[in-house]
Amino acid sequence: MNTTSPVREQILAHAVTLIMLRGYHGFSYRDLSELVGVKTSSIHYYFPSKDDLVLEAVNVYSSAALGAVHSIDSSLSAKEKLAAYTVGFATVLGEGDRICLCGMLAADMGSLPPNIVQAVQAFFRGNESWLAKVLAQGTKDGTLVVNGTSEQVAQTVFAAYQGSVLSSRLFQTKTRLEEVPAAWVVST
Amino acid sequence: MNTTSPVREQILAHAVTLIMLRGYHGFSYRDLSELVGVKTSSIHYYFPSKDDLVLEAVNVYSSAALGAVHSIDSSLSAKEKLAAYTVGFATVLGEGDRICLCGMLAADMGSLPPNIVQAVQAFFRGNESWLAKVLAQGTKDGTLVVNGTSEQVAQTVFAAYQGSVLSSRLFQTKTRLEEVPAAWVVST
DNA sequence: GTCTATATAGTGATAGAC
DNA sequence: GTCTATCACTATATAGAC
Repeated sequence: MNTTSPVREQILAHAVTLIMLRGYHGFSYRDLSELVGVKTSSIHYYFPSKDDLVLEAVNVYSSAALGAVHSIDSSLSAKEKLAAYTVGFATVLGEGDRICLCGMLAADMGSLPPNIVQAVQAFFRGNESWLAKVLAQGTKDGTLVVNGTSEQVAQTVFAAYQGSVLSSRLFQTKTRLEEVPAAWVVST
Repeated sequence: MNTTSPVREQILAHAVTLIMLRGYHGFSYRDLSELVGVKTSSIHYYFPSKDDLVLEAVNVYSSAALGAVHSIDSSLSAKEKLAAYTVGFATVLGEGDRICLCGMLAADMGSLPPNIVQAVQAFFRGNESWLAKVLAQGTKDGTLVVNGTSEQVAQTVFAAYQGSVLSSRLFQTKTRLEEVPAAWVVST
């Protein structure tokens, strides 16, 4: 059985949130210590180095987020899928003070070891390949305006989501994120 | 005469670069001290607090970047303006290890005082209002595909640029950034 | 597993001599 | 203006008792 320590899970959950709020350098073992209620040395017991912790946080976040994306009903129209994807992306904003953990770590890339960078890249690619399929579907049935290959445009669309979650937090409004799909959906 | 100290200018120039590389928490007065060749206490003479320094860095960067944008020949077509804008944005990538200073600080927002946040917001708005005019021009002459108001789509386009410069660095390729305008330019 | 205690290094910032 | 010297604090990390 894969019984995981509840303390370890608490540490990870708070680490995920703190990275989304303030990034790699913006939180410390002390912050986690106060949130979880154990000493910093206990956190080192579960995660010997900060990079170990952050890598695990990326894996937890990435599995959950990509899992949610892939659980979007495949029978939906391309337009409906994008709407569902947008709702999912809006969830990461939380109370309006968070951004995507992998977008944040992409910004912190200059301070990260290669294995974490690779995990962040995998998250980007996972989103882009799902979006590419949706764009191809929408191109086929004429409900989306896609200039270029679906793979290329999927990269731009995902970048628009990442940038929009950033500016939604910056301006304290969800509308910027919600307006993203409209840029590719054929007006009715 | 507004004669500025050359040491002060060196500090600022290196601060701008370091923020683009590693963000607000990712550089220190010691880093600047070694780069400029003065002691950290001398840096405090010019910039009493780190926030003073970062605010000035935003102003320097913002003036230069928005100045470059507004110096794009207004007689160009919308498509040509977007191409010139893309070239300008590609410049911030440097050797492929930098992202937009204001995009970086937007990610670091959770650690920044309100006056810096406002300066970053102003940079976003300045870019978006210029893009909105270009999109309106392209809508008028039919060379761009713009679904929605030019102001709304301009926010998505700017977000796509911010996200694409992030992923261009993440994957070490400029193509992601270069593909951004194609998503809105009418294929010929 | 969790703790106390500690090591080692880095941080922004200030006082005061020159 | 630039320096030396130093402060108070925080950071990640480790050793070893319980």
